[in-house]
Amino acid sequence: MAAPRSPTGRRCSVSTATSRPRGSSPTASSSCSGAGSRPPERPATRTTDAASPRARADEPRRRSRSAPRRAVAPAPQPRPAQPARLIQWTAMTSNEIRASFLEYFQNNGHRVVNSAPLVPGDDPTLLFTNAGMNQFKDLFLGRETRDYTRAATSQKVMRVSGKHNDLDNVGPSLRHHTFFEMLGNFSFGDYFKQEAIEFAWTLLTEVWKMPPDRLVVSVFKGEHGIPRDGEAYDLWRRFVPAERILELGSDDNFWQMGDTGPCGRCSEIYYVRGTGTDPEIEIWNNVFMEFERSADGTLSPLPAPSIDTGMGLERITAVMQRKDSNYDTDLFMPLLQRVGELAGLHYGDDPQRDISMRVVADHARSTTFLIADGVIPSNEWRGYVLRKIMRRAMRHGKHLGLSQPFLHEMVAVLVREMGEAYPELARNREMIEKTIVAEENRFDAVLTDGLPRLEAEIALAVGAGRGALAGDSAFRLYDTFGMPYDFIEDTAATQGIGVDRPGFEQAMAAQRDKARAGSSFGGARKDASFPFDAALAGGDQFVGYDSTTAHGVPVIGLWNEAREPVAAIRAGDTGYVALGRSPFYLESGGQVSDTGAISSASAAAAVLGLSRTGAGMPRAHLVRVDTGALQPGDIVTAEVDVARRDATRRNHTATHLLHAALRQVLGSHVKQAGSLVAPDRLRFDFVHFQPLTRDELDRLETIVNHQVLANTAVDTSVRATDEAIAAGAMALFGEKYGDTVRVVSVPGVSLELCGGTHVGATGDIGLFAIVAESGVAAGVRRIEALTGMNAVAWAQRQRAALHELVSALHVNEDQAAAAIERLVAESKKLGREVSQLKTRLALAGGGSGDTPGFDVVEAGGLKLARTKASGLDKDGIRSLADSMKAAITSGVVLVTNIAEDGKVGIVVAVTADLVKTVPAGSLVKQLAPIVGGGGGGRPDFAEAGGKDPSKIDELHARAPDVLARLLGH
RNA sequence: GGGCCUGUAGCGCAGUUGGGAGCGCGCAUGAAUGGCAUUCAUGAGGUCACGGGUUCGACUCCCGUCAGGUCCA
Repeated sequence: MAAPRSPTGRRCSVSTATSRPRGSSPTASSSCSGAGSRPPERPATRTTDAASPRARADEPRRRSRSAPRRAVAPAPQPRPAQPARLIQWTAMTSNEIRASFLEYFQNNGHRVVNSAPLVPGDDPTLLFTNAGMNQFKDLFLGRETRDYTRAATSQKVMRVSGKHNDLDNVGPSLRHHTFFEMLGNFSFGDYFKQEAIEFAWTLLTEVWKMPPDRLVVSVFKGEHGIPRDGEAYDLWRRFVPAERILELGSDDNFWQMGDTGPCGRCSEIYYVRGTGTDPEIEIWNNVFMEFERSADGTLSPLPAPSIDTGMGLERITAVMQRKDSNYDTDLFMPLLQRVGELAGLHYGDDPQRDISMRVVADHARSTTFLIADGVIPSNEWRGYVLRKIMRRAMRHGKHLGLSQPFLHEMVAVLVREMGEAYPELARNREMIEKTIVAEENRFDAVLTDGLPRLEAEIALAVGAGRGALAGDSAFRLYDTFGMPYDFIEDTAATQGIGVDRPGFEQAMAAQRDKARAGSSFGGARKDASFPFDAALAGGDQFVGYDSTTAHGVPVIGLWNEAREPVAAIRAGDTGYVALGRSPFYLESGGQVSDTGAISSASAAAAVLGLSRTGAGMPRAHLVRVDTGALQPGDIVTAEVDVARRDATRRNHTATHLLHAALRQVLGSHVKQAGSLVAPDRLRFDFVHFQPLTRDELDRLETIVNHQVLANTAVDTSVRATDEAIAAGAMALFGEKYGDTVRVVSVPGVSLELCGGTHVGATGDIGLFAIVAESGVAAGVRRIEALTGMNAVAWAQRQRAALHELVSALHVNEDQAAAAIERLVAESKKLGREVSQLKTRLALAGGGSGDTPGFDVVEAGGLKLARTKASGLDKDGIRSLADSMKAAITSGVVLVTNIAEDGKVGIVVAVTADLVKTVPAGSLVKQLAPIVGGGGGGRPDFAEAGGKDPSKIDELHARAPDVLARLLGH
């Protein structure tokens, strides 16, 4: 993609600087612009490189990678002259650079498009937006058209996964970030190489006044059968002398979106600062998209060649502000200062602490922007990546001595510094801060919970005399209990031992393989996509806001169930239909699709649902044809199921009222996190950090019903997006809005950007009832509610249930709960009494004929007390046995019981003085088989069970012999 | 999506070959006491997350579900 690549391969070793020729960069100690790697036989006096870039372009790859630093020796300049000229270009602030970039391209006919959210709404395979062109993908592919062909953006971008994963570099590195802003200009079949190169050069040298002789460019040298980009070379030659045009291979100067699809050669621009850790630095990549690669690898020209460029704001700001490190720019210094304040430190004083401060600064940006786009820290997918970033920041905060929650303090700085360019920060500030605090506390809890386990493991290792904590122990603490590795290591170090890192890594690799194997393409992708059809690229017209029926509508496309184009769908078949106009709502913003019917003079079909086909393409109606056949060109009537639609409208407007009520009752951190608007119910997920109380739910219900009674007319209008948001309209997370949006308002109550269908006035909603509140994920709650007749039916069901209850209890409604409590308490008490009485009866030998007290016989010289009981529960048998034990003072007790279910229970108890001679368990094990069971227990008390009550007499009869034999008699 | 851990009294937790469900704090009642986190006695409070299974018997073993934690993707 058009990203400035991290030129890690271009680092120069300081030691080579000694052979630096005169006339090259004057900063000796760390310069990489010297010709240190130049073969010694090259004439050292040449100030422009002896080998022309073109000649070197044929050298092996490794050589050409290092080419920039050799080719970029600036024109010979007496030492004093350089600073003087550098002063000419002004040091703009980052905000000015961003604004100036967009303004420049706007003045050159580009539409300035807002940054897409970091969460790609329409690409579930992409974790986060990772390039400026993401939101334009369909335009490049020709699958979508918009009312502009030139665009410029400052795009929020994350690099934390996949092949661009900078997470671990952040901190030690001076130029890696997890979050950054990508400035880019784009042409969709409009201008091509010539203009792109002119724009880039003019912006850099004339608008921003960068010294031209510090700029070096590269073009594609020709490789793998793809010809050299001579055109770009010639275009650059108009501005740049040949010795500062490099020709590089496909790793640097060929770009492709994937294995197939649009691709093209590209051209990079480098700035030579000659000092610092990155003496020369790639600042801008211009991709010339002109080929399409097919599956067999061949390239064919694209009908409309396009431009995609990318320039990292952090890097260009560092260059413009003449800093060696991105972190020294005004994008990061305010954050670093704030961390310093909180920790009582100063950035730059201590290299080790500087690393931690950079981590906190960088991660605070990612965290804030991700949460502002609707990501909530959690244990899976996007939320997990966010949590990882946050916890890494927190660990580094600890290294800086910050023991209290601190990360949320960074939000204020970002709102202040970047709030103008990204209004979503200020809009969601409270929610962001609360989310961060919640996560900081949670992480504390995890560490506190795990610490005892960790200490136990360490003590074990120390006790065993090992010098290190075993890798698998450490991994278990990490994997299962969330102990960060460095935390484990630090804690172990306090006890003077280390951690077996290789063992840890090995366990980690095993776990990774397992996860990967498990998740590999489980069900493939079942829902095939619709084939792109240029003839349908105009899309269709949605007329469903104004009516639910459309007459005289042409059929413009047909597909079968497998989504392949067909010439007709016949009676009995199911397939998809595209119409020129449609009143059918296609699922969006949580609202489900309509159902209904399509009919023509000769055919009738039921519409079962709708599917999206592609950006700019018409909706597909899933139909089952009942009579006749549908064919292209048929003129049909499309009719939405009105009752279903009306029920859905009630729920949708009620959802907006609920959203507004939630913010009123709980606070403005409440933010929609998901929504389902169906005809039979509504479900609303939102950011909130604790369960709602009964009282809160009641208040919500009351407020919404008040709004219903007010019967306010619902207003919908189409407005400019910026204006609507400025007016305070609630925008959704992760939604990509166009320049204009539909705004739905209940005046004075609710204002939301929404494409859904709504009632005419709030009174149409009827009764509103909340039926459930639950948790979805940490920090997200869910409310389910009903409206209209669904709510009435629900209320009636509730009343019926209550009615059954009170009629069974023979009390008034308001006494029902008390009555039940009383009954439960009474039944418990009675149960207890009954069981006690049964035991006493059994012991006293009275009452029911089966419980004749107990007799005592002698067996093997010991007293054996026996009794047969019935109907006792476990506790009863036990206390009976205890009583008997007490009665005989020394001896063995045998109790049998026939339970209510007919099973036999046996208890053998032995007085304390005999437990050594007669283990109760041994005796019961021998007796139980007589009644068809088994058993066991402790020496003083054993239990067994059996199935055959008819053998109880036999058991009692044989017991003395068994006991005697056990005693060896 | 794939692992691992956890779910026991209002709260925090223990419960090892499957055989009487416990501890601390809190709560109630009674008594003693001039302090520092008073002391003593008595008591109430449990569908051992839920549902199946194995077993004479399951908090304990097996399977599934749900919830929370955590790691990997």
